[in-house]
Amino acid sequence: MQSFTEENYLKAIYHLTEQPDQYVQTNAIAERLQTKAASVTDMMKKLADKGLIDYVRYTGAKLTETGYQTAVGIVRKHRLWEVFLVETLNFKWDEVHDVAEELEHINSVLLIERLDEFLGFPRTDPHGDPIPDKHGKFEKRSFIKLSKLTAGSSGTVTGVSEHSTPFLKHLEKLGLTLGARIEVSEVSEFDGSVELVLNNKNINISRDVAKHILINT
Amino acid sequence: MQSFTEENYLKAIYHLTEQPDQYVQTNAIAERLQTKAASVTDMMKKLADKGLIDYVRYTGAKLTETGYQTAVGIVRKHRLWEVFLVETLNFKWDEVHDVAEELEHINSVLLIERLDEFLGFPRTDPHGDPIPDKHGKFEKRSFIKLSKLTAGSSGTVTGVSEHSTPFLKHLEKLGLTLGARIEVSEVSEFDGSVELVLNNKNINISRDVAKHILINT
DNA sequence: AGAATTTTTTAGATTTACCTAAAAAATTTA
DNA sequence: TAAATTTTTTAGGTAAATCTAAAAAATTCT
Repeated sequence: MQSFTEENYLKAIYHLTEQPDQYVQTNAIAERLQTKAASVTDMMKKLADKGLIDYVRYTGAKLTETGYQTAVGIVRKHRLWEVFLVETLNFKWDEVHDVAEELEHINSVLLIERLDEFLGFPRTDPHGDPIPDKHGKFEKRSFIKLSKLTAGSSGTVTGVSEHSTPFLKHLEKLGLTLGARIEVSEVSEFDGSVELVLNNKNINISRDVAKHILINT
Repeated sequence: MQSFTEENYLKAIYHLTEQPDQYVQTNAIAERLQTKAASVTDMMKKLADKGLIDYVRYTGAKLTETGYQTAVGIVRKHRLWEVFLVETLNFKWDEVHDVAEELEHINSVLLIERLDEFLGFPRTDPHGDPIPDKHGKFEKRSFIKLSKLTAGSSGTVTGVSEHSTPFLKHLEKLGLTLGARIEVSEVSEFDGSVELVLNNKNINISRDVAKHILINT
């Protein structure tokens, strides 16, 4: 059993891992957790001692199999709670993140299995992220960032890579919610902003917004 | 905003308070929280500084209005979560306590209001305890401990004052669940054990068990 | 390759919530 | 009421998670 803090570090490493054998850097973890590099170093030693990460000085940290399973377990809990909040308690998709950050640390296997069952074993959360099953298994979605699409290409919004309230409220206002069909009409050479067609209307979004919208083509 | 630990101290004082103006003793708090008196003294100073309790050295602690509201808020959350676990996720009444102890510290007004609404504004939890409304108001139930009943008196089981799994499983096995009609046939002069009639059957329970069963006559 | 920069670690403090042991106050007993 | 007992507090210390400042290693630049 780990403390909330340890769990948050494991989750941070999990989310920062982009390649299978990558060592995540101390600074990257520090930035994600809004803490200082020195604090991260301390925790890396602790997690390494517990066998949850491989840690190499001046290189970074990588989850061990145990650490990975722990991290995925937390992600599973987070996403199931998000589904619960939206589906059962009528939260909006921009209201769930902070509460789920707390709920994900509740420790009860029975609770999560029953919740999963109650929700009908959902495969994705309100932001389109896949939910690991009880064995930690789940398929990676295939998607492309909207910012990578070129003029003329089209697709469906299947996810977002930023879960903050302001960002999601912005998308909501534009009508860019999960399942929306879009077609890119133009990408600005100047600032990378994207013009697209949604429900027969033209809308314009900044590159920063486009980067966090995940598209299924 | 308080830490989990501070919240647990406030809740302990709340539960240990039997009379309106009573100062709860340091040792009593220590025993309830499975900690040492010295640790309690430290925390009493801290809570007093925060204006959550009145603390008098060598006398004890009493919740201030703010402290009381905080404590009742936690009790409300605890009991609503217990209802959720039993009603929605099909937990048994002996399985909910520990999980609810964790869930009660989740901080979200919206969450609790929506949960309350989803559950249909329940008035009591699975152990018969009343659930405070969002303003912290609730009626005290009137009940008498089964151990205080005399031979010949009868009533209905309306609550329990002990929430541990072994105790509740024991009651379950005997059929002494909420709503059960009982009649006391004999109280032992020797050890205070109670013989009673439940569903036309005679059962015998120890005084220790009887003390934790709450009866409505 | 050597200098400059960035990243990371170490050293030493701080805060929170604990602890033990001893002292002090309150209560009970004789 | 004085002695014995119980309760509570104080003093001093520990572990977890954090911090700042300075040192060390790695990387980038010229």
